[in-house]
Amino acid sequence: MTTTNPTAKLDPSFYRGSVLELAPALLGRVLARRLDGDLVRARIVEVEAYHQHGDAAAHSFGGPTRRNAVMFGPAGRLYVYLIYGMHHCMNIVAEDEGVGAAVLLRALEPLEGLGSLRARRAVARDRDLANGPGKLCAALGVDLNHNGLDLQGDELWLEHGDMLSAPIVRSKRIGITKSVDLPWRFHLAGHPCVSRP
DNA sequence: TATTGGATCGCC
DNA sequence: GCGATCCAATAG
Repeated sequence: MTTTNPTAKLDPSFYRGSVLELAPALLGRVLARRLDGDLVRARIVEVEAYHQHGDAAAHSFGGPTRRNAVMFGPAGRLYVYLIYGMHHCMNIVAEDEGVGAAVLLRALEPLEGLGSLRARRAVARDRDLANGPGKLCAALGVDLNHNGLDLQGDELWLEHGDMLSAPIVRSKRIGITKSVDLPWRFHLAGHPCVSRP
């Protein structure tokens, strides 16, 4: 039997497939981040898929613009945007170049380097450090400067992670007003760090 | 050039 | 339940 090193960086080919396959495949993976000279690790526990075609809620729905340009670029990069004038959201770009598809990271379970996360967000419980799309960007110090960042670099990357034990739940996406019925949200069943049950 | 409203969060 | 606070997208 073969095993994969849990800290192995995910290969560029991992990101190139269908966004609806990539989204659930991201659950259980570990996001790693160099922050203040420390190594931060957090497990991905909740995501949502967005796609140019048939999904009016996607920023890429109307075709390329200045803001969404990264969504149409190569897979395996970060698409970061400002929402409600004050919060950031981060996405993993998927599919072929020229196609606007990405996976929104909605919640993480902090694993290592919690001091750097706590320094950016004052919360009573560690499970609340990154249990929302704006919260996780704040905790990780991710903002518009990281838009377009290549995940093969050494600032922020994804690792293979351990084998999943919890089942994956599929449901409707949160906080949108268009294409509200598409079941494109995925999260780890019963996980305490999910933004909403 | 002006107006509108959003893939949110935290406090009231 | 509601306001904060910016800017991309869309309309004029």
